[in-house]
Amino acid sequence: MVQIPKTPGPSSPAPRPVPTSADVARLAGVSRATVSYVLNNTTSVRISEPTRRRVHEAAKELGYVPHAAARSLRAGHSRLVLMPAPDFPVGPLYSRFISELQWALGRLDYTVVQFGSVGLHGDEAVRAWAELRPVAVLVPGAGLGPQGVEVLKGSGARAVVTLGSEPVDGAHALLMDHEAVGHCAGSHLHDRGRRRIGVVVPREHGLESFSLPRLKGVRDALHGTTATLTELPLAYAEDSAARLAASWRDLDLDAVFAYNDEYAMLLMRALQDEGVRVPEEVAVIGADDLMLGRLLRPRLSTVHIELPSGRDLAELVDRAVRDPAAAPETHKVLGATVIHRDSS
Amino acid sequence: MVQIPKTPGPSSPAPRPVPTSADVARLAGVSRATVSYVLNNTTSVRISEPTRRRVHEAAKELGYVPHAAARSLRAGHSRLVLMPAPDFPVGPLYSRFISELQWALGRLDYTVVQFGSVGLHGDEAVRAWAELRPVAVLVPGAGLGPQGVEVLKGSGARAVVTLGSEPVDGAHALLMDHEAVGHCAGSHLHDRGRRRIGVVVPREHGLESFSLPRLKGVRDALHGTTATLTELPLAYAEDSAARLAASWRDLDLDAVFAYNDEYAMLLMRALQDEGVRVPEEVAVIGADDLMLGRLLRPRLSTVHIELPSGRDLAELVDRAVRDPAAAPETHKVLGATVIHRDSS
DNA sequence: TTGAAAGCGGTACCAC
DNA sequence: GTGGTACCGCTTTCAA
Repeated sequence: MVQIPKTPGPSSPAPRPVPTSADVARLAGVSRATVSYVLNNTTSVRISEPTRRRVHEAAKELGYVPHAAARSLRAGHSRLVLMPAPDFPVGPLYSRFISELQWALGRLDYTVVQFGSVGLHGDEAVRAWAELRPVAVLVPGAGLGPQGVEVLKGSGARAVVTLGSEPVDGAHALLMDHEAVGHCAGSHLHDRGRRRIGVVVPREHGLESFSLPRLKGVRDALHGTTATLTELPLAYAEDSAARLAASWRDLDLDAVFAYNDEYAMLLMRALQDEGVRVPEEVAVIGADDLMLGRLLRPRLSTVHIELPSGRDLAELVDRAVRDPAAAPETHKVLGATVIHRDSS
Repeated sequence: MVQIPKTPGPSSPAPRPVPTSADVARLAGVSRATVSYVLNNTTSVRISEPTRRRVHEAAKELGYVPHAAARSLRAGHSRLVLMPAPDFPVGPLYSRFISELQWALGRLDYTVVQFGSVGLHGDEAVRAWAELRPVAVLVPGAGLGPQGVEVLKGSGARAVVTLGSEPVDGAHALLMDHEAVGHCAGSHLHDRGRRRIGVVVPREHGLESFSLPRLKGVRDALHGTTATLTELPLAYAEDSAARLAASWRDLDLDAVFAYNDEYAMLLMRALQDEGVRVPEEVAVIGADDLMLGRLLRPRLSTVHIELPSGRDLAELVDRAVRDPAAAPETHKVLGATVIHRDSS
């Protein structure tokens, strides 16, 4: 910790200027071109060993770090892969996926950056991304229309990949088929003889792009049957769950799909506290197959979700970048399978 | 981008070149300077209304988006705040914190970016960050030494803030006092008459910078008492917990601090399955005060953690950026308080 | 009110 | 083997 005699008013020790390749060149007694050759190990040009050393020493002495912006400006492209940072609490599933993806893209020599577009909406956000001239953009959820894709491509993005419920014109799509999740759950409950089915819809903002398709999936699964579907808005808080549980008998439901395992845990606890027996009186099923479901009693039935591997997605991105003209691929990912445990 | 007649391979629609301000100028029939003035609403210069319109129309027609790199290159600085993307599964606490921070920094007109440095280590990672010439860098956990701070500052970063257990020379520090968390838990257990205390240490990688200080905190709390401390390595998986529970009677412990609520839930379930009664035979306390702890039976005692508000941290960053010469601030954040429920 | 031109930091072509 | 230099896209004096 440097002990700076803090004078009033900010600013005294003129922040030393950041060293440039010109500084390195000067110190090494060579030209900027030579510096560039040496530091980039350019193979198409031979530089004598003594010169190399001098350059390296000068660079180290000055603490020289190249300027990425200048470099990519000159190069006319970057290897930047951009994804908006999620602004809602992401589950362990998603964070693992992101990590894996970053790792895989890193291996392919891309630089992955999560851009915090909190507060920006739609077009604004898209423009902000485009300003960074990413070579590829990965967009989870909705929030990107065909015109957004156009803006990105128009600004040099060679690949736009959406991870969402439905494809967007012009973009590659990883279809996370959340409807299938709901469909699985709905069918499962119906198969087990349940006919008055509730579906939890989180009140939390940002989850709509998951919860609505899941809801629709249940609706579809029940379509043409005698079963009824009741939407159950629920905030992720004990009091909200308690209120819902208190009115449970009136609702007259014999099963509930709880959006995911966390909401299921919340609701199940409230129901049990209310004396409602699971699964006898009401079957409960969650989704995401989180650890906590296995730890509950009764063990929580759930819909297991198979996310695409980060490696696969990284390869899709790479393929798309190498051949931007290729037709957008649309992959159905996210295999949904019911894991039947004790709560349903 | 020049249209290279690329032989076979897919690729036909030569990717149209990205429009520049020069293109806009040409189309609008004005100079690049004028384009810049208009699009940036430069106040120090008057541009006639008709000209403004022509420029705006041309920009829209071409789908012009300015080039952030070129802009900040010219400007000599950016408003980029960089933080490494966590490469371990983050809890809800941390994700909320990040979101809030991004929002707050966004309000102050910074651009927040999480940089995926997965795979890069120490100096490499620091250099990669420095290449982006961020105006500020926020580094959680360890993994940044004084020399790293020097590299960042030497490359123009006006503020380096660490969020960790201990301060780093030259950087502002938000001291997340995880030792205090352990200390709280340890004291609490001791106060309640427990003397043979186990401490869960997650086997998962990336958690050391939290788990080790927490462990040390317990050790300190117990120092000078007659109580014993036993480290309990535990992976976040049922079988690992089952093994630990199976050997429980041999361990002869009457209390355990389970690192956090999730590990506590895992362990508590395994213990209960093994017939070990909580809290009669063994008191259990977690940390982080997650929702799930309130939903368990017995309700889980926990250490509540008060993270700094995103707004406060954003203001610290802003202050530091405006006055880089000021002495690094060191803040103890993260108030730890025991929430006594039924498991201890 | 507008335009010409310098220059931010690197890279890569061409000449010596 | 090395150096000179044009240029990437944008902002900002300075002149006109």
